[in-house]
Amino acid sequence: MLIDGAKEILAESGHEQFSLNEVARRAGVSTAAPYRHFSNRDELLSAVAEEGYVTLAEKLENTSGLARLGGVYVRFAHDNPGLFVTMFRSRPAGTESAAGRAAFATLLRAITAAQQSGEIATHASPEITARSLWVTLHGLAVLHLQQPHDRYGLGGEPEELATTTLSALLGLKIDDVIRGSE
Amino acid sequence: MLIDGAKEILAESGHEQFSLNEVARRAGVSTAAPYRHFSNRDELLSAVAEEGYVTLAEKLENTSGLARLGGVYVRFAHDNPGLFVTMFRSRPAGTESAAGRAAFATLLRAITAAQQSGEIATHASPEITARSLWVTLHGLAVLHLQQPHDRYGLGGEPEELATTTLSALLGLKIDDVIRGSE
DNA sequence: ACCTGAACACCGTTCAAGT
DNA sequence: ACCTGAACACCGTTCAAGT
Repeated sequence: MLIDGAKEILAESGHEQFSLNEVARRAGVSTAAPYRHFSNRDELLSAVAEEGYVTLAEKLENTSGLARLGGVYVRFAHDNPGLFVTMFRSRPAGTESAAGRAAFATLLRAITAAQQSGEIATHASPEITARSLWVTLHGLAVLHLQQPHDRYGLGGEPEELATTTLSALLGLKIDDVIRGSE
Repeated sequence: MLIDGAKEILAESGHEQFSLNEVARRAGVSTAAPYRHFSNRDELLSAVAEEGYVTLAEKLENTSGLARLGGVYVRFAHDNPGLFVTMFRSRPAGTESAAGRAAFATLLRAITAAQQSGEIATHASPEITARSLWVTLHGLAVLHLQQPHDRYGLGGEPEELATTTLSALLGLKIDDVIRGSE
């Protein structure tokens, strides 16, 4: 499967080093062969991204509690940096990701649940709250990936980073956040 | 100047399309010439990134109020997407950005000031608070750049996105955030 | 000190031709 | 329907040679 080969390369070499020719080489076919399955390099990467969104959405679906949700998001990026970057690379205009929408919908559901259970209390709508928390987790994930040497304290464990950051922003007591994640 | 040419290309074509050969072409020299000034493509991009950090730090330095600070950060990304991506691309291990540290220090100072003036009230340390807010603004900037068609409401004006997001997270009344940004 | 010209291995992509 | 082989324009990088 070309997509699996592409994922391997992303895991080993990262998004910047990804090469369609190497995918072909690994599959044991000529460099022209992938073009029978994908119209170009970008389409293959988009297919890879879709699978990434599905995996991430599954992980989020099985998680409750805001801090744990955040931990899952940042850990996914930590464990699959090449895939994560590929998922969130700038898309060609007009390209929609169905699985990406599904993943966000999962996050929205989880955050709405956290609001209803009283875990978090904000004046903003669930949509805006979810978007704001997503943005925060995403920034945390991205900067964590780029600061391998613990610059700015961003090199810690994904779960701890998520807890600390959410706690600082939402003004919750540390205990509340920890209790919400158990 | 090679760095200026590189910035032009980043502004016109973006980080993904950046080519060292084109920098040389634009400067009217052979493709080997840049190697007399930079040891490779990556070093030139790092030099470009440093200038970007200096520019961003200057803009932050001249801004007070948390919401306006956020607006400046997201607008910088909006107005200079290629440069912004270049600044925050994964660095070769062991590479430190002095100007990047300075930019963060500026953010830290501004946020400490906002805490002292009572604009924001959190239990966390200034460092953690600054890091958490940076992470949020960064995620907002990154996702804003990647969602040109207003998906998830991320396509709005940078200043409005910053205000809405900070307001939702910090649980401030909208009025407070707006007053802080004037 | 700085630049050129030519070369190398590598890319993404196309296309005629083969099965 | 799927793949190959060869070609194209493009990359980043090196290096001997020129001024």
